[in-house]
Amino acid sequence: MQKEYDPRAIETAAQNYWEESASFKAVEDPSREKFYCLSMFPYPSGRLHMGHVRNYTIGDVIARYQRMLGKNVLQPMGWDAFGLPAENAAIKHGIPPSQWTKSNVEYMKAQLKQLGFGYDWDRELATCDPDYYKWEQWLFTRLMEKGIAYRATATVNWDPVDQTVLANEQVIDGRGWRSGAPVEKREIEQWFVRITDYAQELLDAIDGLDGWPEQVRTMQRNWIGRSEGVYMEFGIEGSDEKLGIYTTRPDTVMGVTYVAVAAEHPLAKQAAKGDPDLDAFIEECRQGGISEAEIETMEKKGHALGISALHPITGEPVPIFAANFVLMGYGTGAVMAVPAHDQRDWEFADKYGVPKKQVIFSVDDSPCGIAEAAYVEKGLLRDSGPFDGLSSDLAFDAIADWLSERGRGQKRVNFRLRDWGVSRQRYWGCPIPVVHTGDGGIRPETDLPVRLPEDVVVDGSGSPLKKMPSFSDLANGEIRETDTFDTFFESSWYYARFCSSDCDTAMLDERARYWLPVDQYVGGIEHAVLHLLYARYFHKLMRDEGLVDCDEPFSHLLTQGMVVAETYYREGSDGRKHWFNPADVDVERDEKGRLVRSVLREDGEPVTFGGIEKMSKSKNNGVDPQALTDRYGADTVRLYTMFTSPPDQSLEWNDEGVEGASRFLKRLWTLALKKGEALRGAGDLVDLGDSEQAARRELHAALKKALFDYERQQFNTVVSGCMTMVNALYKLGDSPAGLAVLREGLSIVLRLLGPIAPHVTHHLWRELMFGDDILGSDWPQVDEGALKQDSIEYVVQVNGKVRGKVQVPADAANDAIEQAALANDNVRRFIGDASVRKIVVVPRKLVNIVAR
RNA sequence: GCGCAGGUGGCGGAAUUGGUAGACGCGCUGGAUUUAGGUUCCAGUGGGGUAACCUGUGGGGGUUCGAGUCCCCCCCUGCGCACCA
Repeated sequence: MQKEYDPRAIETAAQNYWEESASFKAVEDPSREKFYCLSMFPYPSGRLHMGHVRNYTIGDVIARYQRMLGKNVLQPMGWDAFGLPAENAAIKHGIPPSQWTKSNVEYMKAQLKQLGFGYDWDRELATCDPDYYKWEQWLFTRLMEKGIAYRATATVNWDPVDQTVLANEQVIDGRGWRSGAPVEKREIEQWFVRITDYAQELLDAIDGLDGWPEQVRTMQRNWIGRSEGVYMEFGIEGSDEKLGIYTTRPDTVMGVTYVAVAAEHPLAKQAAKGDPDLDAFIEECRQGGISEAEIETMEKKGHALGISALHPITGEPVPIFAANFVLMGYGTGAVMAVPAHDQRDWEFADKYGVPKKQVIFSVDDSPCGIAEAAYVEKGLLRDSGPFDGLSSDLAFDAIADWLSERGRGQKRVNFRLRDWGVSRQRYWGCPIPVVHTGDGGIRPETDLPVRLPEDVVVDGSGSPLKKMPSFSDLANGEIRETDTFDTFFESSWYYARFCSSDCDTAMLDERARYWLPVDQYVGGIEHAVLHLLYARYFHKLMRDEGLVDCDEPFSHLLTQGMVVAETYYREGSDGRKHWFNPADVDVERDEKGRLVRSVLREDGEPVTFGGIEKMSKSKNNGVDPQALTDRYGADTVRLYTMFTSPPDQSLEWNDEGVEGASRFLKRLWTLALKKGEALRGAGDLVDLGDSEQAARRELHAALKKALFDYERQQFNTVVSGCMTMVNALYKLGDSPAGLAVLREGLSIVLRLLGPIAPHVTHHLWRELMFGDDILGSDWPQVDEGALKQDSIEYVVQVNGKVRGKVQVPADAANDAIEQAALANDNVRRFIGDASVRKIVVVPRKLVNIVAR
């Protein structure tokens, strides 16, 4: 009797084998085709969650697949170790962020190893290591010298009680998450890098990223947001100053009935001096956070300044409003408003009684209905003085030229993309390597790295660095910068450092030229713009330093979906929802399998289904991968996550589905070992009977599909193909021919499944004496001969509906196929008295008879 | 508010890209094995209908011999929005 499938034993053995054989150590070898496969490195939050497991399984499957194809594969892993949660943990538990982070790294690394991911651990890095961040500090000093890094004011969320800057995440309903105090906007000096200098290149290069999902390319294009418009200057009544604005619709300028400026605009501040109401309004605008989603969804409010702007063409005065939706930091801090032709302006004008002046009319004279809503289409100009009768497109040029000739404006290309603010007023990050000299100047630090002190007390009231003279106070009255970098700074170049992680003389060395670009990058769709755009930018900065010689960091991108699960709750007497973990809930179903009731196992009382949500602590619907791995083994967890959804869609967790994955591996185990002895004596693939030939045909058809699915990264159907093969192999008899097909089939299934369930396939490969190491085997190939068929079944449709099936010799001509279709009794019944108008034959598939 | 996705049985999903809708798995139903539970194995399973057949891919319209797939309008859900990572 053969052993039962015991994942624990075989998984440990396989992992030890890989470690002893250094199976995943990557060595540069210019004679071989390289493949750099990278999954987004984790933030060391404590334990792996299901999102990590999914991400890293997808990456590992791709890495192992490419290796099976014969490529020289690099797959490294590291830690995105700086960030806010470490400071929060420090406040909560009194542990220094470094200590908390390092112990999390240790635990999570053991978890990754237990899941059998084939990483080259020799290249491991953590962004909080001075050997790592030294080099981004160095690059930043280069950017300062080049003028790419600069200082400017920027708006932050300010908690007036805790006296600290808050991240958007820490602002809940306009209040600080700890203090509960209403958050205010505050302007402070920060470091920026000129990503806008690279906006055009970042935009143009998207066209070449054909290994990226179209969705992500579109999002990046829209984020960069190139527009062609006109910059123009309004006069200000009773002043020599000008008010600059940018518009993409200069054709509507004759319809401007007011101008809106940010509440913090100097004009607004000036006007508020004699106007307590306006002053109160400006104060009100200071309330609330800085996130665009918040600003764009809040009620649009404004307040007249009592002064007028002078129209750049007519010279007529229009009122200036301060408005809460215009932000000082973006563009000029002022916008022209055309209520008749912009919906937001229309609503604002309606609310504050500003007139709407229609200047664009439909080409065919159909009504534009500006009484109900703005008319935003292009059209013909009227009531537009010298521009009457022009189309919107012609008016664009005419108005731009008119303004340009008089020095009041000109055409301008504008980007929605803003320069990257990299300063953070936080402790657990990379120190910005800058010194404030005594005379108010600034110089880059020359002695790198600037080390972050790790023996600190974090209490939640601002950065501890500000309270550490030993860090900030230098000789000669100089003061060290206490802001740290945005953690996106570290994550923008780690992919490159993996190539040269032990290099202590430069940021990167020649090994980066061998491995880069990353051939396959895998990570969550939530990074579609920010991280992936910053990394593209950073790559170009490194290129311009001569550190890398390609233009883009990631040639192929796979964005995986979220892991979601059911939620259940009960409402307490105070109206608060109490969430229960789905593992503690029993569901009752009717005879058709429909869910009728769910109860808490503990007390048998009903709980309410709260929908399917992303796994999270707050909804208590997380599944701990550790518990699952302990129970089922890594292979089952990996197989389940690959099988249950395509990688780029969300994965809905289902405990019974895990059982199914485990059951399949047991079936494979049993199939392989039950006949293990007999298989060694299996004959060659000769003298196959009809059933063996049919089984082989099924096997190779499934293989063909699986190879196609591997190539397009649709791993869920690779797994179902393997299941289909195993089902077919179970039906084979014990004849020499049957055993021969079984042996062939097992060797195919094991290799196809190898990247997905590496431990059990490693074990069975050796057990069946196919070889010592499945990693070194050849990738399976389709035997086209096995797919040949003497006759083909055609579906016969009459007027598009299936009415019969006919067997036709594989080499039959269309005439013969048509005759066979027309001869079918049921087909004739449906044609009846109608006359056949047309017959469509789709080769090897279908006949459609059109009869009317 | 803006940008991007997605919507197919009770559930996850498949459909080689305009050609038999529902592969594979879960669940459910029936049966076999088992003292029993579990495991394992066999069969069935979109809905309606005894059947022939009818019907069915979020809703409505269109193109086509043929539409889940292409076009137009609408509804719903998710993700991102620059200081979460």
